[in-house]
Amino acid sequence: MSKAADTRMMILQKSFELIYRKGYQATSIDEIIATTQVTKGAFYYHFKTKDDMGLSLINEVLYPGMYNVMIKPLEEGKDPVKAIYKVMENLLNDFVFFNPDYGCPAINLIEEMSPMNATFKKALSRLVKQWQTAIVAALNKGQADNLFASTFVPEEVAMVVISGYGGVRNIGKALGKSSYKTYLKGLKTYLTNL
Amino acid sequence: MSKAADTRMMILQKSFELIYRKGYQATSIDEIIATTQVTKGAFYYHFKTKDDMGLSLINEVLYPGMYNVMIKPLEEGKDPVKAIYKVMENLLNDFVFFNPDYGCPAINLIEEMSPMNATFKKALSRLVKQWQTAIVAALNKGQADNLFASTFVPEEVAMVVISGYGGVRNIGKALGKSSYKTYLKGLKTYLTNL
DNA sequence: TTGCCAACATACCAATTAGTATGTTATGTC
DNA sequence: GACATAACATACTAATTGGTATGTTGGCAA
Repeated sequence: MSKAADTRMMILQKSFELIYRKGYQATSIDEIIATTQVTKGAFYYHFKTKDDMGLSLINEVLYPGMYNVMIKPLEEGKDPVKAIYKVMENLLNDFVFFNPDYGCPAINLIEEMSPMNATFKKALSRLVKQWQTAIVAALNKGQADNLFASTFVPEEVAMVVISGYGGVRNIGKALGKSSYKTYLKGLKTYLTNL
Repeated sequence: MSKAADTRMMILQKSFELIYRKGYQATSIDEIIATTQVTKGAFYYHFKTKDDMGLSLINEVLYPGMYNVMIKPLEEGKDPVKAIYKVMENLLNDFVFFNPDYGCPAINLIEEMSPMNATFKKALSRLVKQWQTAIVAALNKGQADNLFASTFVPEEVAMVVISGYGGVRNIGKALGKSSYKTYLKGLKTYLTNL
């Protein structure tokens, strides 16, 4: 990677950390250039505007990261119930950027930016749709193997699962990590009873 | 109500609308006084700071409103499954301040303000806990009547329900109202299978 | 070695922010 | 009807915001 590309990626990553903890609008360019030790001229050489940086961040940092953790394991896993639960457990336990106090980077951005900026909304809804599709596909596979009861509708189950994740990430901000544990138990019962 | 109290409440209500659509930090005092037609002097006569207004808003507007819709019906209802579903249906369909684009006022504030301000966090977590307690109580009542299976743990079910609500409110911002419908169907199946 | 341009650096700017200082006016009490 | 105070109104400020205009420098091709 060239030095310029390094600088650009470094700005994106540090911005990601800041925005994760403070929110997009509350994170100023001045703060970004202060923590990156990059001057304003350099910042605006790499990015046309703040929003240009934000979009790049979604597509080049957030999206690939989410894909590896949320989608890839579902495509590879055999038992969909186990795969879905495992993904959720990983999301709620293992990651540096998944502090209960600060929630989920993707959920945060959806919350804050979807109503404010149509371009952000589009980029973020693409992410949600991909996860949705991956979960539905996994469930369909399980249904073909006659793993589930007849009342079962994959799209509805997927929506309950996805919503549960987004919600517990939100509740966790108010009530702390114990919410995660309780939710995971409830999810397990839900999934195994399908 | 005295005229001064009227002014105060009017400021709180209009601020609530603005903050609901734009977020707390993105809503400026200047914008509030512009839409309320109240001068800056009047605003700062009624509220010490912006945060003072925000807290008052949570306790005097948000909290009573939520209580009536989210908690009261649960205390009064007979069948907990029906009561919980009905509350959720109301939350996702009926209200002016519940536009899919803008999400849920309470969830929005938890998302934005919990990590930023401990006082906000406390006021908001009180709200979540109350809902949680009301749902658990309703479920316990149903369990006493032998309505549910033995694997059933009220706290875990409550967490799945609450998280589902918060999450679908988030997803709805990205994917629109159709998410609500799908979620409600999934929730109904979940609840009736308990 | 020279010329050129990518990759930065510095110094600024107008607009907006929360908040304050210092007014004026309405209203209830005696 | 005087007077005190509650309830506002006006004009300001320092700090911060995203963005720009105008520099400088390092490395590579000719």
